[in-house]
Amino acid sequence: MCHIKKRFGQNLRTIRKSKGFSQEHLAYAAGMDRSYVGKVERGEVNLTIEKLYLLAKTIGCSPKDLVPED
Amino acid sequence: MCHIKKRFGQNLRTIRKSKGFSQEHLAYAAGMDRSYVGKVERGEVNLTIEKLYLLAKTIGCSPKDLVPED
DNA sequence: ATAAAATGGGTATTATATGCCGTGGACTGG
DNA sequence: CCAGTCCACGGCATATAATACCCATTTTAT
Repeated sequence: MCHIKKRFGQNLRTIRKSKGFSQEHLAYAAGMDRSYVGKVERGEVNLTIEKLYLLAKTIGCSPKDLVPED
Repeated sequence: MCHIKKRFGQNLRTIRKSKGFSQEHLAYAAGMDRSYVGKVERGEVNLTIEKLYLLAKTIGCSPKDLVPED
């Protein structure tokens, strides 16, 4: 329930760093707020699937890569 | 952008039917409203990842199975 | 043909996702 | 020491997701 957001955020952070993005660069490229990306990575927000897709597309990975199993 | 919700809904509907659930059964088992499940399947709502997980768990599939590629 | 089940689709209210502003801390290079 | 980058974190306003009703239509089964 709660760990879902956390694990999603961990996935995002790992992939974002592996692609050489800063939070702010990613946020800017995705047209979203820098503080919001931080909250997503910290697992503080329950984001919508459209944001999920936007982040995946911007970061250059599959949406499935961000979604934890189980 | 927009087709994302539609394709998600199509995936949900396909898997739900393959598992022998009606919208109403699924909604009841997941503790949500029947009409909401219908709207999700028709791609009318931009659901959050917690709803995504709840639906996947209830229907007995992986969250990744509901999320379209690309 | 008729009843029952399943779904579509509307509307109104409440909860919350998201954007926008700021502050401060850790770290780096000049 | 100072300027710049990156990030954690918080408050607040607003757009929108979540929820709970309702009724009409289609589909299925008898």
